[in-house]
Amino acid sequence: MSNPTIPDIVIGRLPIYLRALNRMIQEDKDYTSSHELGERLGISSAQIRKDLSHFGEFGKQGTGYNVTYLHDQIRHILQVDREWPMAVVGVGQLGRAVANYRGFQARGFRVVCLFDVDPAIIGQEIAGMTVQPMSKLKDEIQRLGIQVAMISTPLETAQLVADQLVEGGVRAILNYAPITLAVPPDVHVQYIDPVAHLQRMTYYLKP
Amino acid sequence: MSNPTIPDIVIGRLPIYLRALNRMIQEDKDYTSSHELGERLGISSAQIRKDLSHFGEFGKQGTGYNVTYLHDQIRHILQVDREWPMAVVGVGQLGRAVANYRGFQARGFRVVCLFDVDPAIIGQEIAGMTVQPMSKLKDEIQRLGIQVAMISTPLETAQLVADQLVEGGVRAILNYAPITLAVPPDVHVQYIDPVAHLQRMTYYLKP
DNA sequence: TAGATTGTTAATCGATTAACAATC
DNA sequence: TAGATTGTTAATCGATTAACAATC
Repeated sequence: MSNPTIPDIVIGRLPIYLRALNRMIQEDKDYTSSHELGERLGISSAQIRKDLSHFGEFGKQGTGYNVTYLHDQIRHILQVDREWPMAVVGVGQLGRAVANYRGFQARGFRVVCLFDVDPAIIGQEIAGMTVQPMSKLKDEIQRLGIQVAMISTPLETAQLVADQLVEGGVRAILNYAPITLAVPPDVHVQYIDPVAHLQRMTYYLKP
Repeated sequence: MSNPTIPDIVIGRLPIYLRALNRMIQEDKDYTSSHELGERLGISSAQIRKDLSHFGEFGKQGTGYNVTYLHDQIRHILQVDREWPMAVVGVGQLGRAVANYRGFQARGFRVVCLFDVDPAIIGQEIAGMTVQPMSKLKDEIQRLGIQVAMISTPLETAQLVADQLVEGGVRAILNYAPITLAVPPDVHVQYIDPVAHLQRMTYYLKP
Protein backbone atom coordinates (compact mmCIF):
# COMPACT_ATOMS: atom_id res chain seq x y z
CA MET A 1 0.00 0.00 0.00
CA SER A 2 1.29 3.44 -0.83
CA ASN A 3 1.11 6.42 1.47
CA PRO A 4 -2.48 7.63 1.46
CA THR A 5 -1.81 11.36 1.09
CA ILE A 6 0.60 12.10 -1.68
CA PRO A 7 0.23 15.66 -3.00
CA ASP A 8 -1.72 15.84 -6.24
CA ILE A 9 0.97 18.07 -7.71
CA VAL A 10 3.37 15.14 -7.39
CA ILE A 11 0.89 12.82 -9.13
CA GLY A 12 0.66 15.40 -11.90
CA ARG A 13 4.39 15.18 -12.56
CA LEU A 14 4.53 11.41 -12.81
CA PRO A 15 3.09 11.31 -16.36
CA ILE A 16 5.82 13.75 -17.38
CA TYR A 17 8.49 11.50 -15.93
CA LEU A 18 6.88 8.57 -17.67
CA ARG A 19 6.98 10.38 -20.97
CA ALA A 20 10.68 11.14 -20.61
CA LEU A 21 11.49 7.58 -19.55
CA ASN A 22 9.58 6.27 -22.52
CA ARG A 23 11.71 8.42 -24.76
CA MET A 24 14.86 7.07 -23.12
CA ILE A 25 13.70 3.53 -23.75
CA GLN A 26 13.33 4.42 -27.41
CA GLU A 27 16.88 5.76 -27.28
CA ASP A 28 18.05 2.45 -25.80
CA LYS A 29 19.28 4.14 -22.67
CA ASP A 30 19.69 1.67 -19.81
CA TYR A 31 20.33 4.01 -16.89
CA THR A 32 19.56 7.60 -16.01
CA SER A 33 19.95 9.90 -13.01
CA SER A 34 17.72 12.42 -11.31
CA HIS A 35 20.11 15.03 -12.65
CA GLU A 36 19.78 13.95 -16.27
CA LEU A 37 16.02 13.56 -16.03
CA GLY A 38 15.74 17.00 -14.44
CA GLU A 39 17.90 18.55 -17.12
CA ARG A 40 15.63 17.23 -19.85
CA LEU A 41 12.46 18.32 -18.13
CA GLY A 42 13.54 21.62 -16.67
CA ILE A 43 12.94 20.34 -13.14
CA SER A 44 15.44 20.20 -10.28
CA SER A 45 17.02 16.84 -9.52
CA ALA A 46 16.06 17.23 -5.86
CA GLN A 47 12.42 17.49 -6.80
CA ILE A 48 12.53 14.37 -8.88
CA ARG A 49 14.16 12.37 -6.06
CA LYS A 50 11.69 13.79 -3.57
CA ASP A 51 8.72 12.99 -5.78
CA LEU A 52 9.82 9.40 -6.33
CA SER A 53 10.60 8.89 -2.65
CA HIS A 54 6.88 9.12 -1.93
CA PHE A 55 6.43 5.76 -3.58
CA GLY A 56 9.54 3.79 -2.75
CA GLU A 57 13.24 3.48 -3.50
CA PHE A 58 13.78 2.98 -7.18
CA GLY A 59 17.42 3.99 -7.64
CA LYS A 60 20.91 2.92 -6.64
CA GLN A 61 23.52 5.24 -5.22
CA GLY A 62 26.30 5.81 -7.69
CA THR A 63 24.42 4.43 -10.70
CA GLY A 64 21.01 6.11 -10.71
CA TYR A 65 17.82 4.56 -12.06
CA ASN A 66 17.29 1.64 -14.37
CA VAL A 67 15.17 3.25 -17.06
CA THR A 68 12.90 0.31 -17.81
CA TYR A 69 12.41 -0.54 -14.15
CA LEU A 70 11.49 3.02 -13.16
CA HIS A 71 9.22 3.27 -16.17
CA ASP A 72 7.38 0.11 -15.16
CA GLN A 73 7.11 1.21 -11.55
CA ILE A 74 5.55 4.56 -12.47
CA ARG A 75 3.20 2.85 -14.90
CA HIS A 76 2.10 0.67 -12.03
CA ILE A 77 1.69 3.58 -9.61
CA LEU A 78 -0.47 5.47 -12.10
CA GLN A 79 -2.35 2.26 -12.93
CA VAL A 80 -1.61 2.61 -16.61
CA ASP A 81 -0.05 -0.85 -16.82
CA ARG A 82 -3.50 -1.89 -18.01
CA GLU A 83 -5.93 -0.56 -20.62
CA TRP A 84 -8.76 1.77 -19.60
CA PRO A 85 -11.74 1.76 -21.94
CA MET A 86 -12.84 5.28 -22.71
CA ALA A 87 -15.96 6.99 -24.06
CA VAL A 88 -15.83 10.06 -26.28
CA VAL A 89 -18.85 12.36 -26.24
CA GLY A 90 -19.13 14.88 -29.05
CA VAL A 91 -17.91 13.69 -32.41
CA GLY A 92 -17.07 16.93 -34.17
CA GLN A 93 -13.68 17.47 -35.74
CA LEU A 94 -11.92 17.29 -32.39
CA GLY A 95 -13.79 14.17 -31.28
CA ARG A 96 -12.95 12.55 -34.58
CA ALA A 97 -9.27 13.37 -34.22
CA VAL A 98 -9.34 11.86 -30.74
CA ALA A 99 -11.17 8.74 -31.93
CA ASN A 100 -8.52 8.15 -34.57
CA TYR A 101 -5.53 9.05 -32.43
CA ARG A 102 -3.03 6.18 -32.35
CA GLY A 103 -1.19 7.31 -29.24
CA PHE A 104 -3.58 6.10 -26.54
CA GLN A 105 -2.96 2.39 -26.54
CA ALA A 106 0.73 2.50 -25.62
CA ARG A 107 -0.07 4.71 -22.66
CA GLY A 108 -2.98 2.87 -21.09
CA PHE A 109 -6.17 3.90 -22.87
CA ARG A 110 -8.48 2.90 -25.67
CA VAL A 111 -11.49 4.68 -27.09
CA VAL A 112 -14.30 2.13 -27.18
CA CYS A 113 -17.44 4.15 -27.86
CA LEU A 114 -18.58 7.43 -29.38
CA PHE A 115 -21.68 9.51 -28.72
CA ASP A 116 -23.25 12.55 -30.32
CA VAL A 117 -26.59 14.38 -30.46
CA ASP A 118 -26.49 15.23 -34.15
CA PRO A 119 -28.73 12.84 -36.17
CA ALA A 120 -26.44 13.43 -39.15
CA ILE A 121 -23.50 12.04 -37.20
CA ILE A 122 -25.26 9.24 -35.29
CA GLY A 123 -24.79 5.93 -37.06
CA GLN A 124 -21.60 6.99 -38.81
CA GLU A 125 -18.68 4.59 -38.67
CA ILE A 126 -15.59 6.31 -37.22
CA ALA A 127 -12.36 4.52 -36.36
CA GLY A 128 -14.26 1.23 -36.43
CA MET A 129 -16.97 2.43 -34.06
CA THR A 130 -20.56 3.38 -34.75
CA VAL A 131 -21.54 6.76 -33.30
CA GLN A 132 -24.40 6.24 -30.86
CA PRO A 133 -27.12 8.67 -29.76
CA MET A 134 -26.82 10.41 -26.39
CA SER A 135 -29.89 8.53 -25.23
CA LYS A 136 -27.81 5.33 -25.13
CA LEU A 137 -24.97 6.95 -23.17
CA LYS A 138 -25.79 5.90 -19.65
CA ASP A 139 -26.74 2.30 -20.41
CA GLU A 140 -23.79 1.76 -22.66
CA ILE A 141 -21.07 3.03 -20.32
CA GLN A 142 -22.60 1.05 -17.49
CA ARG A 143 -22.66 -2.07 -19.61
CA LEU A 144 -19.03 -1.60 -20.60
CA GLY A 145 -17.94 -0.56 -17.10
CA ILE A 146 -16.39 2.64 -18.37
CA GLN A 147 -14.82 4.92 -15.77
CA VAL A 148 -13.01 7.34 -18.08
CA ALA A 149 -14.56 9.71 -20.59
CA MET A 150 -13.76 12.66 -22.76
CA ILE A 151 -16.09 15.57 -23.47
CA SER A 152 -15.59 17.26 -26.81
CA THR A 153 -19.02 18.81 -27.23
CA PRO A 154 -19.74 22.52 -27.54
CA LEU A 155 -19.68 24.58 -24.35
CA GLU A 156 -23.47 24.61 -24.00
CA THR A 157 -24.00 20.88 -23.58
CA ALA A 158 -20.85 20.02 -21.63
CA GLN A 159 -22.41 20.23 -18.15
CA LEU A 160 -25.37 18.12 -19.20
CA VAL A 161 -23.09 15.49 -20.66
CA ALA A 162 -20.98 15.48 -17.51
CA ASP A 163 -24.09 14.86 -15.41
CA GLN A 164 -25.02 11.87 -17.53
CA LEU A 165 -21.52 10.47 -17.50
CA VAL A 166 -21.39 10.67 -13.72
CA GLU A 167 -24.77 8.97 -13.48
CA GLY A 168 -23.44 6.18 -15.64
CA GLY A 169 -20.49 5.63 -13.31
CA VAL A 170 -17.70 7.66 -14.92
CA ARG A 171 -15.13 8.82 -12.35
CA ALA A 172 -12.60 10.62 -14.56
CA ILE A 173 -13.47 13.22 -17.17
CA LEU A 174 -11.21 14.98 -19.60
CA ASN A 175 -13.07 18.10 -20.65
CA TYR A 176 -12.26 20.02 -23.83
CA ALA A 177 -15.18 22.43 -23.49
CA PRO A 178 -14.05 25.77 -22.05
CA ILE A 179 -16.20 25.58 -18.93
CA THR A 180 -15.57 24.55 -15.34
CA LEU A 181 -17.78 21.53 -14.64
CA ALA A 182 -19.71 20.94 -11.44
CA VAL A 183 -19.29 17.31 -10.37
CA PRO A 184 -19.44 15.31 -7.12
CA PRO A 185 -16.22 15.35 -5.07
CA ASP A 186 -15.28 11.78 -5.97
CA VAL A 187 -15.25 12.54 -9.70
CA HIS A 188 -12.01 13.81 -11.20
CA VAL A 189 -11.96 16.37 -13.96
CA GLN A 190 -9.07 17.62 -16.02
CA TYR A 191 -9.38 20.50 -18.44
CA ILE A 192 -7.85 21.12 -21.81
CA ASP A 193 -8.36 24.64 -23.08
CA PRO A 194 -5.80 25.50 -25.74
CA VAL A 195 -6.84 29.14 -25.78
CA ALA A 196 -6.27 29.46 -22.04
CA HIS A 197 -2.69 28.24 -22.59
CA LEU A 198 -2.20 30.74 -25.38
CA GLN A 199 -3.57 33.57 -23.27
CA ARG A 200 -1.21 32.66 -20.49
CA MET A 201 1.68 33.21 -22.86
CA THR A 202 0.60 36.44 -24.53
CA TYR A 203 0.87 38.15 -21.16
CA TYR A 204 4.63 37.94 -21.57
CA LEU A 205 4.79 38.97 -25.24
CA LYS A 206 5.63 42.41 -26.47
CA PRO A 207 2.78 43.87 -28.47
CA MET B 1 3.22 49.73 -15.94
CA SER B 2 2.24 46.71 -13.94
CA ASN B 3 4.31 45.19 -11.17
CA PRO B 4 7.25 43.46 -12.81
CA THR B 5 7.17 40.20 -10.85
CA ILE B 6 3.72 38.71 -10.68
CA PRO B 7 3.83 34.95 -10.04
CA ASP B 8 3.25 32.90 -13.18
CA ILE B 9 0.72 30.80 -11.33
CA VAL B 10 -1.41 33.93 -10.99
CA ILE B 11 -1.09 34.65 -14.71
CA GLY B 12 -2.20 31.09 -15.34
CA ARG B 13 -5.47 31.65 -13.48
CA LEU B 14 -6.42 34.83 -15.33
CA PRO B 15 -7.63 32.97 -18.45
CA ILE B 16 -9.86 30.88 -16.20
CA TYR B 17 -11.36 34.01 -14.66
CA LEU B 18 -11.78 35.43 -18.14
CA ARG B 19 -13.65 32.32 -19.24
CA ALA B 20 -16.05 32.53 -16.30
CA LEU B 21 -16.63 36.25 -16.84
CA ASN B 22 -17.32 35.63 -20.47
CA ARG B 23 -19.95 33.13 -19.48
CA MET B 24 -21.51 35.64 -17.09
CA ILE B 25 -21.70 38.19 -19.89
CA GLN B 26 -23.59 35.63 -21.95
CA GLU B 27 -25.92 35.19 -18.99
CA ASP B 28 -26.48 38.96 -18.88
CA LYS B 29 -25.08 39.20 -15.39
CA ASP B 30 -24.01 42.76 -14.56
CA TYR B 31 -22.20 42.23 -11.26
CA THR B 32 -20.41 39.41 -9.53
CA SER B 33 -18.38 38.91 -6.37
CA SER B 34 -15.16 37.10 -5.55
CA HIS B 35 -17.32 34.68 -3.61
CA GLU B 36 -19.58 33.84 -6.55
CA LEU B 37 -16.68 33.60 -8.97
CA GLY B 38 -14.84 31.33 -6.56
CA GLU B 39 -17.88 29.13 -6.11
CA ARG B 40 -18.14 28.56 -9.85
CA LEU B 41 -14.47 27.83 -10.30
CA GLY B 42 -13.75 25.88 -7.15
CA ILE B 43 -11.29 28.53 -5.97
CA SER B 44 -11.36 30.47 -2.68
CA SER B 45 -12.68 34.01 -2.80
CA ALA B 46 -9.56 35.21 -0.99
CA GLN B 47 -7.39 33.87 -3.75
CA ILE B 48 -9.37 35.62 -6.43
CA ARG B 49 -9.16 38.94 -4.61
CA LYS B 50 -5.46 38.44 -3.99
CA ASP B 51 -4.79 37.55 -7.60
CA LEU B 52 -6.64 40.57 -8.94
CA SER B 53 -4.97 42.89 -6.42
CA HIS B 54 -1.67 42.34 -8.23
CA PHE B 55 -3.01 44.38 -11.11
CA GLY B 56 -5.19 47.04 -9.55
CA GLU B 57 -8.47 47.66 -7.81
CA PHE B 58 -11.33 46.44 -9.95
CA GLY B 59 -14.16 46.05 -7.45
CA LYS B 60 -16.33 48.10 -5.15
CA GLN B 61 -16.96 47.24 -1.50
CA GLY B 62 -20.50 46.10 -1.00
CA THR B 63 -21.26 45.53 -4.68
CA GLY B 64 -18.41 43.44 -6.06
CA TYR B 65 -17.16 43.55 -9.63
CA ASN B 66 -18.77 44.88 -12.77
CA VAL B 67 -18.59 41.83 -15.00
CA THR B 68 -17.91 43.60 -18.28
CA TYR B 69 -15.38 45.96 -16.76
CA LEU B 70 -13.40 43.20 -15.06
CA HIS B 71 -13.57 41.13 -18.23
CA ASP B 72 -12.13 43.99 -20.27
CA GLN B 73 -9.43 44.69 -17.72
CA ILE B 74 -8.23 41.08 -17.70
CA ARG B 75 -8.32 40.96 -21.48
CA HIS B 76 -6.08 43.99 -21.45
CA ILE B 77 -3.70 42.53 -18.86
CA LEU B 78 -3.31 39.33 -20.87
CA GLN B 79 -3.02 41.36 -24.08
CA VAL B 80 -5.86 39.47 -25.69
CA ASP B 81 -7.80 42.64 -26.45
CA ARG B 82 -6.17 42.32 -29.86
CA GLU B 83 -5.76 39.51 -32.39
CA TRP B 84 -2.58 37.45 -32.45
CA PRO B 85 -1.83 35.80 -35.80
CA MET B 86 -0.85 32.20 -35.31
CA ALA B 87 0.94 29.50 -37.31
CA VAL B 88 0.00 25.83 -37.15
CA VAL B 89 2.70 23.30 -37.96
CA GLY B 90 1.58 19.75 -38.66
CA VAL B 91 -1.69 19.42 -40.51
CA GLY B 92 -2.84 15.95 -39.52
CA GLN B 93 -6.26 15.38 -38.05
CA LEU B 94 -5.49 17.47 -34.98
CA GLY B 95 -3.95 20.31 -36.97
CA ARG B 96 -6.99 20.32 -39.20
CA ALA B 97 -9.36 20.47 -36.25
CA VAL B 98 -7.36 23.40 -34.89
CA ALA B 99 -7.33 25.18 -38.26
CA ASN B 100 -11.11 24.94 -38.45
CA TYR B 101 -11.81 25.73 -34.80
CA ARG B 102 -14.16 28.71 -34.53
CA GLY B 103 -13.36 29.56 -30.93
CA PHE B 104 -10.06 31.41 -31.37
CA GLN B 105 -11.21 34.73 -32.73
CA ALA B 106 -13.37 35.76 -29.78
CA ARG B 107 -10.49 35.10 -27.43
CA GLY B 108 -7.65 36.87 -29.19
CA PHE B 109 -6.20 34.55 -31.81
CA ARG B 110 -6.45 33.66 -35.48
CA VAL B 111 -4.76 30.90 -37.41
CA VAL B 112 -3.20 32.52 -40.47
CA CYS B 113 -0.89 29.87 -41.91
CA LEU B 114 -0.42 26.12 -42.03
CA PHE B 115 2.72 24.06 -42.62
CA ASP B 116 3.43 20.40 -43.17
CA VAL B 117 6.18 18.14 -44.50
CA ASP B 118 3.93 15.68 -46.30
CA PRO B 119 3.87 16.35 -50.09
CA ALA B 120 0.36 14.87 -50.16
CA ILE B 121 -0.86 17.55 -47.76
CA ILE B 122 1.15 20.53 -49.03
CA GLY B 123 -0.94 22.63 -51.40
CA GLN B 124 -4.26 21.49 -49.91
CA GLU B 125 -6.79 24.17 -49.11
CA ILE B 126 -7.86 23.96 -45.45
CA ALA B 127 -10.06 26.51 -43.72
CA GLY B 128 -9.29 28.94 -46.51
CA MET B 129 -5.53 28.54 -46.21
CA THR B 130 -3.10 26.70 -48.48
CA VAL B 131 -0.82 24.30 -46.63
CA GLN B 132 2.79 25.36 -47.20
CA PRO B 133 5.95 23.30 -47.11
CA MET B 134 8.19 23.43 -44.03
CA SER B 135 10.90 25.01 -46.17
CA LYS B 136 8.82 28.20 -46.29
CA LEU B 137 8.23 28.28 -42.53
CA LYS B 138 10.91 30.69 -41.39
CA ASP B 139 10.47 33.24 -44.15
CA GLU B 140 6.72 33.20 -43.92
CA ILE B 141 6.41 33.71 -40.16
CA GLN B 142 9.00 36.47 -40.33
CA ARG B 143 7.12 38.15 -43.15
CA LEU B 144 3.85 37.98 -41.21
CA GLY B 145 5.46 38.93 -37.88
CA ILE B 146 4.08 35.86 -36.17
CA GLN B 147 4.97 35.40 -32.50
CA VAL B 148 2.60 32.57 -31.62
CA ALA B 149 2.60 29.04 -33.04
CA MET B 150 1.16 25.64 -32.44
CA ILE B 151 2.99 22.36 -33.00
CA SER B 152 0.80 19.42 -33.93
CA THR B 153 3.39 17.25 -35.64
CA PRO B 154 4.41 13.76 -34.53
CA LEU B 155 6.78 13.52 -31.58
CA GLU B 156 9.84 12.94 -33.75
CA THR B 157 9.83 16.25 -35.59
CA ALA B 158 8.56 18.50 -32.80
CA GLN B 159 11.98 19.66 -31.56
CA LEU B 160 13.13 20.43 -35.09
CA VAL B 161 10.01 22.44 -35.77
CA ALA B 162 10.43 24.33 -32.51
CA ASP B 163 13.99 25.27 -33.49
CA GLN B 164 12.79 26.67 -36.79
CA LEU B 165 9.91 28.55 -35.21
CA VAL B 166 12.27 30.19 -32.72
CA GLU B 167 14.64 31.12 -35.54
CA GLY B 168 11.74 32.77 -37.30
CA GLY B 169 10.91 34.89 -34.28
CA VAL B 170 8.19 32.91 -32.54
CA ARG B 171 8.11 33.56 -28.78
CA ALA B 172 5.14 31.48 -27.66
CA ILE B 173 4.61 27.83 -28.60
CA LEU B 174 1.70 25.59 -27.81
CA ASN B 175 3.01 22.06 -28.16
CA TYR B 176 0.72 19.08 -28.70
CA ALA B 177 3.57 16.61 -29.21
CA PRO B 178 4.27 14.62 -26.04
CA ILE B 179 7.82 15.85 -25.57
CA THR B 180 9.45 18.54 -23.47
CA LEU B 181 10.98 21.06 -25.87
CA ALA B 182 14.37 22.71 -25.42
CA VAL B 183 14.06 26.43 -26.22
CA PRO B 184 15.86 29.66 -25.28
CA PRO B 185 14.76 31.18 -21.95
CA ASP B 186 12.84 34.01 -23.59
CA VAL B 187 10.57 31.62 -25.48
CA HIS B 188 7.43 30.42 -23.73
CA VAL B 189 6.11 26.91 -24.19
CA GLN B 190 2.86 25.41 -23.02
CA TYR B 191 2.10 21.73 -23.32
CA ILE B 192 -1.09 19.89 -24.12
CA ASP B 193 -0.86 16.17 -23.57
CA PRO B 194 -4.32 14.65 -23.17
CA VAL B 195 -2.88 11.30 -22.14
CA ALA B 196 -0.86 12.89 -19.33
CA HIS B 197 -4.12 14.35 -17.98
CA LEU B 198 -5.79 10.96 -18.18
CA GLN B 199 -2.89 9.26 -16.44
CA ARG B 200 -3.06 11.80 -13.67
CA MET B 201 -6.65 10.75 -13.01
CA THR B 202 -6.28 6.97 -13.22
CA TYR B 203 -4.01 7.13 -10.17
CA TYR B 204 -7.13 7.81 -8.13
CA LEU B 205 -9.39 5.22 -9.78
CA LYS B 206 -10.16 1.82 -8.39
CA PRO B 207 -9.02 -0.90 -10.74
C1' DT C 1 -28.21 53.21 8.30
C1' DA C 2 -27.24 48.06 7.97
C1' DG C 3 -25.40 44.66 5.08
C1' DA C 4 -22.17 43.24 1.90
C1' DT C 5 -17.86 42.90 -0.08
C1' DT C 6 -13.59 44.75 -1.22
C1' DG C 7 -8.27 45.05 -0.82
C1' DT C 8 -4.69 43.96 2.31
C1' DT C 9 -2.11 42.21 6.19
C1' DA C 10 -0.42 38.59 8.88
C1' DA C 11 -0.61 33.71 9.82
C1' DT C 12 -0.61 29.31 8.00
C1' DC C 13 0.26 25.93 5.10
C1' DG C 14 2.68 23.38 1.63
C1' DA C 15 6.15 22.85 -1.85
C1' DT C 16 10.88 23.33 -3.36
C1' DT C 17 15.68 23.30 -2.62
C1' DA C 18 20.17 22.67 -0.47
C1' DA C 19 22.98 19.73 1.83
C1' DC C 20 24.83 15.47 3.21
C1' DA C 21 25.33 10.81 5.21
C1' DA C 22 24.82 6.41 3.20
C1' DT C 23 26.31 3.39 -0.19
C1' DC C 24 26.66 1.41 -4.80
C1' DT D 1 39.26 2.54 -3.63
C1' DA D 2 37.39 7.06 -5.59
C1' DG D 3 33.53 9.01 -7.78
C1' DA D 4 28.84 9.35 -8.32
C1' DT D 5 24.28 9.50 -6.97
C1' DT D 6 20.69 8.14 -4.08
C1' DG D 7 17.04 9.03 -0.32
C1' DT D 8 16.11 12.11 3.36
C1' DT D 9 16.32 15.92 6.55
C1' DA D 10 16.09 20.61 7.60
C1' DA D 11 15.93 25.25 5.78
C1' DT D 12 13.96 28.19 2.59
C1' DC D 13 10.84 29.91 -0.24
C1' DG D 14 6.33 30.91 -2.01
C1' DA D 15 1.43 30.42 -2.20
C1' DT D 16 -2.99 30.16 0.11
C1' DT D 17 -6.12 31.42 3.60
C1' DA D 18 -8.24 33.80 7.48
C1' DA D 19 -9.41 37.93 9.31
C1' DC D 20 -10.70 42.62 9.31
C1' DA D 21 -10.67 47.66 8.67
C1' DA D 22 -12.38 50.43 5.06
C1' DT D 23 -16.19 51.72 2.49
C1' DC D 24 -19.75 51.31 -1.06
